[in-house]
Amino acid sequence: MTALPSPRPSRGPKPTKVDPDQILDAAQTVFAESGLQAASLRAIARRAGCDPALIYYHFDSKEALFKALLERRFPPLLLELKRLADPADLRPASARLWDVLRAYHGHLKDDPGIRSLIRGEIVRGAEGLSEPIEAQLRPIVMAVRDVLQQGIARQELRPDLQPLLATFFLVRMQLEILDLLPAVLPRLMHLSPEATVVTGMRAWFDLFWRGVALDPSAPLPILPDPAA
Amino acid sequence: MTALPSPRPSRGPKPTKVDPDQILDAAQTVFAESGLQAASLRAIARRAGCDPALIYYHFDSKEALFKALLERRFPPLLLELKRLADPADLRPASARLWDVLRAYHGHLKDDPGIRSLIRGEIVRGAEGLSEPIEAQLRPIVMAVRDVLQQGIARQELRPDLQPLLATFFLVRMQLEILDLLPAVLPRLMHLSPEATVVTGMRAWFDLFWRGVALDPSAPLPILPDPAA
DNA sequence: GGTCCAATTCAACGAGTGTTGAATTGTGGG
DNA sequence: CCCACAATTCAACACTCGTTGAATTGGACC
Repeated sequence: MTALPSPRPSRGPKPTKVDPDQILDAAQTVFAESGLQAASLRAIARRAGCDPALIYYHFDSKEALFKALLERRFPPLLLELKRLADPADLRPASARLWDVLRAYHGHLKDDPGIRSLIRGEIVRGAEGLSEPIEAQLRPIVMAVRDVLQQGIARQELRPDLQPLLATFFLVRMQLEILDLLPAVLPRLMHLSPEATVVTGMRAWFDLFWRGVALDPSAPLPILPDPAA
Repeated sequence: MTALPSPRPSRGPKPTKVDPDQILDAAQTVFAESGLQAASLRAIARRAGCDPALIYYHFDSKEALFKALLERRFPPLLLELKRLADPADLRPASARLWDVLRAYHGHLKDDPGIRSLIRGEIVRGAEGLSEPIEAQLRPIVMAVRDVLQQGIARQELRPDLQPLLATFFLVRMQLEILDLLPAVLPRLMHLSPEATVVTGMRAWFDLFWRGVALDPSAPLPILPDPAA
């Protein structure tokens, strides 16, 4: 590539070459690397191969771009969780909860950007950008809570369990297993980063199940590979 | 004096009025509000009542300021945890683990800045600032792990427990109980933000204990108020 | 009173930020 | 062929950031 340091004299060559979806892909990657606050529109544009101003042609602002990112990712997860929370599902609670964890894992495992956003931004309580995240997250939490409540009603889970708190514990830890565990644990244990997530998920579900089950020795599902 | 809109003619009035500790205090507050990346030295200087350049007189850079902050906060916590991990302590494992949680709580509850730093920065694996955090955090993790290992050896905890993973779960969740729970739960449950942390800690320890104990029905300690 | 020194401030640099308005391009229809 | 229009770029604005070098202050010591 004998690309001279030419100051790009060409001015508008490409006809409809970069569509909004490509911008969203680029934004996802950059948000993942830098976090929401530190991610710059210029970096996103660079990754998408376009000018920063083009982002403003397709999206109103940085916040709108972020919101569009959320709205692309969460509805499919919510749909699957609502399916898993169907009261007609009469399988053992342990199997249903394991499916919940697997669904969560399946939808977020390839998207460190969204995870980084949830983790980093949901906490800054009073700031602006956390609100859309909470709106997307709330129905997800409620679906998981439904599974737990049904488990209590069917006398499979401890009657003194607080479903919302248990939901919080279950879901929140899965996020950390996906992100923190592979970054921290290989340095402490003799474990490949790839095996970390699977090992962590199984250990966590085992602990969680014994913590919530009415009969802790109740049969656990075989815990198929989360990726399957 | 016909004081025109003069651009601050006074030049160096205060003699030794702001010492490094005051700057650290201010930095702690600002880091807490904005996170590490977004916190600006100008905001820290404003809070400390001095010029931004003064920070560079006492500290080499923003990173050095942050590192000094860590070195002021973590050693006391580590000292207490090492005391709790003394093998001569023969109390029940449940009581010892609850004390671990309370120590963690006591040292971090008034310092959202440090928590924000741990949460936000430890993840960005290869970046610069996470390294000093990890160095400070590692011995803390090891102390908690020792308590768990002793519990296994005394046949109070499940022999198949992986102490490092359990340590990760126990400690990591406590951080989330301090930060996320008060921000999220009051909107979902009828619970005052103040009661959220205490309720969450007890629910979490109850779940965790049943998850790790060899005999889940083993007597739990009375779980005195975490603040006491 | 003069001198030295630590503490502090001022003013600026260069780089990066989100955002905007005007200009430029390619394409399809009349 | 030309015109309308959507897509894209350019260039700039006003701002904030971390950092630095030179200037200024106040007190201690002689």
